[in-house]
Amino acid sequence: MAFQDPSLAHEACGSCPIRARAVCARCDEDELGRLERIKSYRSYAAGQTIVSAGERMEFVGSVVSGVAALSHTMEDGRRQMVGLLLPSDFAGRPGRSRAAYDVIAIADLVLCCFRRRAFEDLLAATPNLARRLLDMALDELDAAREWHLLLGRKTAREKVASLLRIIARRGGGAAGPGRPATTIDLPLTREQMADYLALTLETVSRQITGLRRDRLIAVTGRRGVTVLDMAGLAQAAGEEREGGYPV
Amino acid sequence: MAFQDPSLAHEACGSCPIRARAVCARCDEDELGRLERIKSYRSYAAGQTIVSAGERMEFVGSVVSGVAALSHTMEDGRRQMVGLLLPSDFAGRPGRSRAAYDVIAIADLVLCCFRRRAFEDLLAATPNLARRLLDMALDELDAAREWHLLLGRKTAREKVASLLRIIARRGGGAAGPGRPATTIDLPLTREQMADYLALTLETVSRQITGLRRDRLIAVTGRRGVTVLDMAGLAQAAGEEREGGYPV
DNA sequence: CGACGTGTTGATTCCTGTCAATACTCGTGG
DNA sequence: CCACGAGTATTGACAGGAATCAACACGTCG
Repeated sequence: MAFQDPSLAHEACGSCPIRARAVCARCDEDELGRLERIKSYRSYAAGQTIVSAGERMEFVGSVVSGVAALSHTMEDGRRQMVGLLLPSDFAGRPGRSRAAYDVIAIADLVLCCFRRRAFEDLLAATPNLARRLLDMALDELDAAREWHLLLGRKTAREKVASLLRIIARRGGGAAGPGRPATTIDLPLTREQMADYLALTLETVSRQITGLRRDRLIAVTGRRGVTVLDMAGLAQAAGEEREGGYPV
Repeated sequence: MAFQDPSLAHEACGSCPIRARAVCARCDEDELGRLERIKSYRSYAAGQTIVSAGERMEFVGSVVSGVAALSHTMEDGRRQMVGLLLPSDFAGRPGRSRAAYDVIAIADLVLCCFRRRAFEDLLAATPNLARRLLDMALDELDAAREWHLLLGRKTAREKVASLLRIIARRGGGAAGPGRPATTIDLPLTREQMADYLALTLETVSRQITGLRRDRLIAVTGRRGVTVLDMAGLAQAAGEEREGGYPV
């Protein structure tokens, strides 16, 4: 069960950590006020299910902190994670009242929720909100298509290396061309990595061992990973370009 | 090279076959008029490359007829189709001037193109356009995530059966619960199916043979496929539900 | 210290990819 | 109308990578 977090219940949007990147990023003070009136915070512990596929979901919202996963489960138990929600990412879909996937908190999670119907009304009346949501959806779509290549054509080693690079980039923060070693704190267990990469947890483990043996990474404990050779990891990931295309 | 198709150059939006489902679906007469002023048609022959990844693309647009594919190619030649554009689907991304993927005409194609900058301006000023594009992007995102499950967790047989079902549903048209046999005209070669499903063309061929042997489909010539047993095909596709969740 | 969840490693199997040969389609031209 | 040929599709033999099944180790917490 989700519970209202009293410490966050009246947090002002102005000092919100995800203000600059969330769905509200383009909103002005006035629009923000309207959002504030329909928002509430919900907290979930790691492992909690937020909604299951097919259930009604009467809110949409942004991840303030923590990590959530979207995943599909087939009748026979096969599972595929189809998305990872990090802070500022948006959960739920305007115009649809039932969840298309299971949404699970992977790390302790705080969601900034908006009542769905009220949000939809606001969306129709607020171009800044709609435009931001469009840009976010298009970014997600690009990321999802990028993932197709990984799922369809990359080897197990390339998949694991790719995931480590993605996490290193988004979580590492301080990683730059001048910093050869980046330490990251994996938000995922081996099983969750396997769900995301469409591998088994054994294969993930073997590939991590392989990357460690090749001195591309160092592992400390279950969660700590230090990237020793970012260029080598990029090569192991089968990445063609470092940065993508210029705009 | 694309060429302007004189027969379509002045087609009125009112009688456009994709009027009801394309990005302009929500636009009123006035808005349609503004779109009409910045639009032009382009035709491409099957096999033609519309843009390559990284190239500038000075227009966005809707598929009027035909089929196009979005695909990624890795340096070593591995390829993955990441999207299929059918009539009414939208190509290109507002806010980005370079293509993220190769866009290739798979069947003779007609595009209704809008100059990119002009379209972006119109998008900012036309909530009906923005909202429709948002809905389309969210639909695409759902479809892309559905595809993750297929790419990551389905067997070769399930992949091929899934694709046939998708094409049967979108292309067959007349297929209903009362019609047990549906004939479809595959818009894709075996190789293209393989690119889309992340298989090899040999494996696709073997699976089609297997489905044929099991009397789920019949094959006539290179492109003709008749679905003999839709329920059996659904089962072979590993689909859990027939229709998805209610709204 | 002991136990359970998590992670690692090993042996084996099986699906799909690879390489290779053959058959089929369909358009072209004799 | 049929023969030809290039592209496309099917089929076969074999190899390889990841899944599966099965122990075992680690480490975190009671």
